[in-house]
Amino acid sequence: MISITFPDKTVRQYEEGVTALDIAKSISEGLARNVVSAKVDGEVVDATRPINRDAELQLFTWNDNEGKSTMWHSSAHLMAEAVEALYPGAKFGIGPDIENGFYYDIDLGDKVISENDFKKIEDKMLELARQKQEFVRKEVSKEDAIKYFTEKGDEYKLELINELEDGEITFYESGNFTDLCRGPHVPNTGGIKAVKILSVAGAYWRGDENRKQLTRLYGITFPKKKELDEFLVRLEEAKKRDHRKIGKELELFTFSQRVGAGLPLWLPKGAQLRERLENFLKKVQREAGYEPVITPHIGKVELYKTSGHYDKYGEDSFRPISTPIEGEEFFLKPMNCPHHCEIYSSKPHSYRDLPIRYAEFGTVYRYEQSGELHGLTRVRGFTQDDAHIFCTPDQVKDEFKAVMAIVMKIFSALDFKDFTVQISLRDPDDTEKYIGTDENWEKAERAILEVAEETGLNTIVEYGEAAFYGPKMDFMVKDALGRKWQLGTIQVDYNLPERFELEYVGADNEKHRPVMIHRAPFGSMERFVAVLIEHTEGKFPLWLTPEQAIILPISEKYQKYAEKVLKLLNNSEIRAQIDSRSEKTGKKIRDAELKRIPYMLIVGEKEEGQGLVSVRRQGKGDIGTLSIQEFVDLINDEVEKEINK
RNA sequence: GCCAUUGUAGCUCAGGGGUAGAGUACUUCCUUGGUAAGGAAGGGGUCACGAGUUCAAUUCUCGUCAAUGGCUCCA
Repeated sequence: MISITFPDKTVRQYEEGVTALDIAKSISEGLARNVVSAKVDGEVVDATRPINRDAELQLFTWNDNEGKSTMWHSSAHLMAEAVEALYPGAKFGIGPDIENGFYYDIDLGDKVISENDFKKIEDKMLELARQKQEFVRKEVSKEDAIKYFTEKGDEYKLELINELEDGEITFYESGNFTDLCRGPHVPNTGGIKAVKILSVAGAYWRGDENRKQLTRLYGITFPKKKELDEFLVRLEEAKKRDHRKIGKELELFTFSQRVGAGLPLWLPKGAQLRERLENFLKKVQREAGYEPVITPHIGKVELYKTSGHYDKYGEDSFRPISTPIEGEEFFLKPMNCPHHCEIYSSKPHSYRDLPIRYAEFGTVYRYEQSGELHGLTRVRGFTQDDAHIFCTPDQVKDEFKAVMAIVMKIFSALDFKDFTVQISLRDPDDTEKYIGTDENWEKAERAILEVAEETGLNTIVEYGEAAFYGPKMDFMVKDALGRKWQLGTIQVDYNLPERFELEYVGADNEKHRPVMIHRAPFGSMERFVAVLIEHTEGKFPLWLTPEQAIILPISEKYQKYAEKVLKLLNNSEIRAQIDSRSEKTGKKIRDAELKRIPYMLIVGEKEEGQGLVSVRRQGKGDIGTLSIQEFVDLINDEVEKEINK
């Protein structure tokens, strides 16, 4: 007999060789039906694997993340089996489970799978699933494994096998499909009741763009049809928050084929929104001791040779701009730092001057690959809310802390709660590849970690992710569809001060190198606005939104009064307009709701007589009748609260 | 850049070898109304762009530009 310890610490005795599935059965038939895999002493394994010693056991069902993972991984095998049946001769790469479903990379030879083929693959999968094919695990010698896939002619699996040690190779068989796989898998395919192939894409074998591109099929499965339907509804809901869709609806920005891909055109309302964001940050920065500077959009090639950016940008970027002078070339600036370095070196500095903080909303141009462009989140021309702080090594910590305070103030004013903070440090085993002294690196890394600790933020520390020129901290958020984007960034830089030979005179009357901190709380205006749109569904905070209120006269008879109200609101710097169309109130309200205008002011006979407005809040409905001054106060209070949160 | 898909009215989309349609938006008229769509009439399209096949191309083929989902990349 062996002792099995459950998560609640109860212990039960079982025969040696018992499986997790048997154990589930001993608890209840229902549980046994739902068990997909189990964790035995910390390792997730098949529910059908015999347990031969005392162990801690946790059973997983579809409701556990591990259970979903098992189910989707098994579904990937099922999809491969279906594809193999429909496309004989297909070769298979890897097929893991992912956050929402699974994929399989397949070499179809000269065949092509397109969206029209999804249905028949789904049908085949369901047909195979209904056969309740059991997943059978087999330990295989390396020799036999190589033999099997050599006969099958699958060079991808052979490549994977060659990297494995003899004795650790396992195959899983389900129906007619045998795959190299570590497992675990569900007991059989019977639990897969609903199947959806989500998309098809090209994916380079092993992520290497010099190797063959395979066909990657994405899919997802569920134990109930209802859950699939709910998933698809959620997906549709998420698509409604897409900033590209809302940006068009609310007339914030557009693109033009003639202007070029990845070059956004900001429409009046979008420009207004962006300008308001900029002004907010400018005010915060002014208070924090930043000095605005302005630099040109181009710079001589020599500038970028000095900064070292030339090597990285030379080939794969916008071509240099030539002039009538032989050999003279300019680059569109891909970043602002070199220009700011030149501002710093325009005069000598004493340690008493530091820190110096130069801020600029600097527009930069980078030739991103055409396939990578994406709405406002990945563009070729964008504006960074850039600033460069020049300070002594001892000031790095305080400066870093002050920058973080700015980022937090912005996130708070915009109600951004869902973000992750990543601290990127040196690879401790390979300090050679970094520039700057060990002493300064240690000082800066310690400063960042301490600041993160003091601010109580949840952070992820990644070793080896630092830039070669210094450690950094990035603020990441997810968009509506769960894709991750980097917004704010704070980077310590020992490289550029070196390359530009920046100096200050210390208290010792000797020359010293300053440390440079690059920072952009928004990251870029484009990406930030995109993420803001998706987080708010276009319902921007009152202080930010282009139109705060719309006046809706009940009929044309009250147009005069509406204009009077508008004037009073404008005098109080409230952004409002009048809907003068000869439409019914219901229609005007509907249109204003869809345009996400926060306040609707209905005016008719009743209001005109007493100098009132009837107020409706977007998404909430009627909130009663107020005097104009009361409404102004309401708006001002709300704005005040939002900004000083 | 690569793989797949797509491009028809301002927007959302239908159609299809014989030069185009709906809803909505817009204009005008009727209606003058009380918290999510009142009614009628009208204007609006080089069917992304270029070439080829054809008696005839918006429709088929190829190329270009652009978009969408991924891969690679992201200083």
